[in-house]
Formats: sequence, structure tokens, C-alpha cells
Amino acid sequence: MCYRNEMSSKSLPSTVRVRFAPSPTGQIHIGNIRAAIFNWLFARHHGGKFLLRIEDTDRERSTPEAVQGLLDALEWLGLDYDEPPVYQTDEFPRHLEAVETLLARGHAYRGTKGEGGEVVFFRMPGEDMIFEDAVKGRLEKKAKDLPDFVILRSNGTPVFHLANVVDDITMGITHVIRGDDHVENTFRHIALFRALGATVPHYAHLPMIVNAQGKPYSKRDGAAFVGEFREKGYLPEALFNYLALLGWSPGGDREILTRKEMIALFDFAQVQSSPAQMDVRKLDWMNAEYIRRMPFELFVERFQAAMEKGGVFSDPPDPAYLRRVAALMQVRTHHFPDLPAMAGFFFREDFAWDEKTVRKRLLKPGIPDLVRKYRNVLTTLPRFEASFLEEALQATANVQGVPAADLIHAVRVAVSGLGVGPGLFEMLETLGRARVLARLEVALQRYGMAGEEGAKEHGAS
RNA sequence: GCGCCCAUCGUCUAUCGGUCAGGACACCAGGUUUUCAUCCUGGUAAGCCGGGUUCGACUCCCGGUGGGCGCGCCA
Repeated sequence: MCYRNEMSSKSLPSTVRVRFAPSPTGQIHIGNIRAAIFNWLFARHHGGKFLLRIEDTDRERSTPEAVQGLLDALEWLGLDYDEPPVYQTDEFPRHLEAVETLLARGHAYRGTKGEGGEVVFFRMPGEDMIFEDAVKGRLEKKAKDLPDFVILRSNGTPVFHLANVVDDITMGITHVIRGDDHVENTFRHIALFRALGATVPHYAHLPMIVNAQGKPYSKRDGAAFVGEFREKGYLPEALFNYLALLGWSPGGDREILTRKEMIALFDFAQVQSSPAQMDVRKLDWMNAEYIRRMPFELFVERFQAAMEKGGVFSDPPDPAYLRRVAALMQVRTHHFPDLPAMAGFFFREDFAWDEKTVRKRLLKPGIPDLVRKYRNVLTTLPRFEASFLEEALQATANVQGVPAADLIHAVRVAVSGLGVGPGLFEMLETLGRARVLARLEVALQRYGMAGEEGAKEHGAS
């Protein structure tokens, strides 16, 4: 037997029907969600249907929370399905019906195995089998390696293979796209489709996602569940893009693609058949890239949300001020959850002092004095704008014969508590004269007296 | 143990018998930014090993090695 697979064809009829069939027994693993992404991309590419089947027959481990988590994850990633989800437990009668059919046609027989009671076995055709996998190519198996197997347990419930195939028939699935770990099962599934008189679907088995040791990627290797990436502040678009490219190459030298582009380019001919290693650093780069390319208005929204989540605001922020700060932060944001620590000082006076930077930049001979002089100049600066602020600073430093950089760094830490951040002058302009003057005063009070050698212990309290 | 599958820079990959083996991430160096980030330049870095086939192999074949998956009354 041989079943040709035409999944790489560019011109499939618009009757393509694929499904994502997870078991709701916990959080959704990224390997799993990638299978969903590939199914979705394939369906959208061919104008077909992407369906969802929840394989909740494992009553012990399936929970309503897990089902909800699953639906949330799909929504978050924008993996919309075209028909109401099918719950496998609802299909139970059909499974039993199929068993009867197989029994009646002689494709199945009753028997016993091990200690248990009577079960129903499926009778394999007893011949060598071959099928064409869209990513792995021609796969074959000798008849002797394809033994009969149980399809109905002694307690009367169907096993995975039977339920899976029956549901695929019921749902009219034309292409089965799933994880590599199901490759060997495919021979059994094909035999079942045949025995039930159904059309055998096309198959595509996706390579696994592995860790640095080449072992299946798990929680021990870092974030492994969709929910974790979401909590860590990754954008769904970035995770989607990264996962789509893990094992698939859109051709050319493309890395960042819109969904539309991915849909247009998706093809199993370009899917790798060897395992892919998860590289969080590239995901991080991609996430930052998506943040940089994000429309400013959207960034402002997300920025505000992240700051709120970090408990930064004591009062609702002034919209205009918020936007000005956001404009300074967008290009240097890698993860939204980092923002409260990076930009919290823009919104509250009780920001943390990075003592190491304070010692390095502020607690040096003559520097507090210099900061004091600059502060005095600022009180009368005609316009509190970047260019004026810079000119004034240069002048102040020059007069004292000190490198401007020394004063810049000192002022930065004095007004923000940090050693890094946006350009100093635009930062000062954004903060505004009142805040800057007040903060410089506070810093001088706090650290100013420790400006001379031997007085450092006063500083870091 | 048996069976099936896989193998290009550290990582993701391009290549589909003839390329200086290309790109991206990461890393290193330089420039811009007086910080960080961004941005721009440049650089280091790969065909698992051994046989064939061929005028010519990363590409095809065989063997080896390494790795993965499967072999449930789990899914």
C-alpha cells in the first residue's frame, strides 16, 4: 500500500481541513503550540479550515482549567479556528460504533491480553506499508513490525488510536499535521482509515523542539509553556514568528515576517526534518524587534500597562507626559516587564538608587560641587530644553576644566538613580525643571557632603 | 533488544552535482550615541567519519558513529 502525499502542492482545492488536537492535561507546551501554528498556517495558506479538537478522554488528567488555558493560549496567539471545538468525550458513541463496524467486517476481534479482561484488537492487514510524509518523505514498515493492537479496553473505553482516527473521519480531516512522536502510529492509523472505509488523509510530521543537550525541550530547560512566555512579556507576534521559523524556512533571507507573509509563503517542502533547538536569545532579539517596530500608539498602551503592573504609578499619569517618556523608552525596551525598573523614576520620587553607580559617578572629589553649580545654572535657564541644557552643561564643565562626561554621568544618577537610560538632555527636558531641580537638591543633600575623599561611608546609607 | 528516522557555523537555517558554502541570532572589533539601547562597518565560525558513483560532491549510494522517536488496556 502506498499513499501519496500532496501537501507541498501549491494548488490544493479549498477543501483542506486540518485540526489541532491537544489533550487538556496541563499547560500547553511550546512544541504543541508549534504544531497548532503549522496547522493554522497550512489551513490559511490553502484557504481551508483550521479546527480544534479537545482530546479530553483522559478523565483523570483533563481539567476545565486546562481547557480554558488552551483556549486562552490560542486566542492570545491569534490562532482562530473555523468551527466550534469538538470535545472527544462527546464522540464516544461513534467510537463504539466504529468498533462494532470493525468487528462486523472482520477487521477486529475479541481477545485477552495480560492480566486484564476481554479487549478488542484491531487486525492489521498483514502486509508491508508505505506512506509519503510531507516532511519526512517516504516511510515504510514491514508487516512483521506492525502487530495487531488494542482498540477497546476491557472497561469498554476506546484507546487513542481508534478515537483519533474516528474523530478525524467525523471531522473530515484531510491533512494530519502533528508531532514527530506520532510517526510510527501513522501506519496503524492508516490501516484503521482503510478498514473503516474512509479516505486516508495526508500526513506531515513535525520535528521536535529540543534543548541544548538535544533532548526534548521541557520545563527544566526554561520557559516551556505558552503561558510562561506570555507572563514574561513576550509579544504573541514575536513568539509566533519565532516558533514558525523553528523548523521552517520561508526562503530568501527573511526572518521577521507578517502573518500574511507567512501564510503566503508556508510550504512543507521547506520544513526541516531534523530536530530544532530552542534559542531563547533569538526569541529575545525578535521580541525586541517587534517592540521597536510596534506603532507608537500601541507601544504607549503597552508601556502604561507594564508600568501599572509594576506598581509604578501612585496617581494616574498625565497622558502627554506618559507619551513623552514612552517615546524615550521604545527603542530600548526588550521586555515589557523590564520597564518599571528602567523608567519608574520618571513617575515617582522614591526611586531606587544604584549605589554602585552613585559611588562611581557622584561620590568623587569635586563632582557634587559641580552638580551644584549646574543646578544653579538651571534655575535661571531661559528655556528648559535639551539644546539649552546641553549648552549649559558644557559651559559649566568647561569653566571648571572637567570633562563634560563626568558631569553628565553625575547628573544622570542624581536625577534617576541609574547609570543607564535615555539621552541625558532629553531626559531632563522630559522630567521638567521642577522635578530636576528638586531631585538634584535631594541628591546633593543625600550625597553632597560625601564628595571628599574618606567620606564615602556617608553615601550608601 | 527490535524497528523507523535524522546529521551544514555555538543556535535557527540557505544550498536541491559545479557557490569564495549565503543569511539571521549570539559573540568580537570599530563608528555614531558624551551612558544604555538603537543604528552603521567589519570579523571569528560549518558540511560527523570512511568508502564509493561522477570530469566534479555538502548535495546521490553504502557502511560506521552519534542523536531522536516508537515498540501500553497513555495520549
